[in-house]
Amino acid sequence: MVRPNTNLKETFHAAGRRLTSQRRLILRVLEESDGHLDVETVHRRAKRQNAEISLATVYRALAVLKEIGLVREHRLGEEHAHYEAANDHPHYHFTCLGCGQVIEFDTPLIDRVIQSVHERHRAQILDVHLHLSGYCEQCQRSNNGGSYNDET
Amino acid sequence: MVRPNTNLKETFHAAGRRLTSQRRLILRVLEESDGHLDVETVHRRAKRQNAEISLATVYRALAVLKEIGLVREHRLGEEHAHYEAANDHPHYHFTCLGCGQVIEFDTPLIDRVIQSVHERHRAQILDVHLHLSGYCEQCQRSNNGGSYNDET
DNA sequence: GTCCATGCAAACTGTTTGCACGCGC
DNA sequence: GCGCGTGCAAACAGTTTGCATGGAC
Repeated sequence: MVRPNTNLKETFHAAGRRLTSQRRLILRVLEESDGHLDVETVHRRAKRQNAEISLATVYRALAVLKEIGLVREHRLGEEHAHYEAANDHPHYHFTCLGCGQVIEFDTPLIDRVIQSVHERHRAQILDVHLHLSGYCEQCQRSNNGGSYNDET
Repeated sequence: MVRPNTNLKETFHAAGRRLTSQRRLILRVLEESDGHLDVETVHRRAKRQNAEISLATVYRALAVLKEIGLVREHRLGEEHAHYEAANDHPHYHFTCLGCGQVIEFDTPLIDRVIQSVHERHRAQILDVHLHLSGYCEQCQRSNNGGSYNDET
């Protein structure tokens, strides 16, 4: 579901939060990206528009956006957190240990997992994290170390 | 599969590692626990047997044990890493956001997820992390903050 | 005896927080 | 104008590392 900007302010207000330029900027950075940005990258890209924005603000904004439900947090690999805009349907991730690329996928099977855990343990499931890792097609042939490049 | 201690030394040797008292101790701590210990807890329990053992050694030992395949690492919740002995079959986790308890479960559906990702993207899947969170049966009724107690 | 593993403390990284100022509402 | 949000820097927590000593093999 795509959320028209018109409602953004209301979304914040409903959560007792204010819509600031920084928060809007950070959300835009995530929406314009291919997803899975780590905090440092979000900060770097946000500074292109607002050189003054601080890392602490990025952390705080991401926490608020996550709380409101506009942003999702993932722990890919073992490393630090990654974030993406929550515009679209839920999905899961595969990380290539060779080149670092992340492949998104979705599967209806997870709903059945949730259903079965719910039935067996009577637990209420609110969040799901499924993360696969291994080697992508290319890295299987040429088992190079791979490169994880990003702009500066 | 249970691994007889007789082979332990060979397992280490095959990986070019030495079997030290500290590493054996840390492995025993994990095997005797109910699983999902964080590093601090492993250290605390290991010190009961060997008051001298350092936190750095615990970190290094866990890394080696994980590399050798005797121990599995999990990132439950958003927090720090948890470890468990890899004696038994793979399984997955549900964490209650109320009381912090962890429920283990297994499901054949994950194999099908792996299979489907493998077929669709030709990726070689080496590791799977599935983590659910929400509220357990008790915490759904009494939505208390819950308590997360552990020995000292 | 060789060399990896350990203990200690210091360094590092990602994240959080206290405080004074600024801006959304 | 009130009060939350921001920027800055300092504080923190978890984890890693350099170095001299000790123990596995």
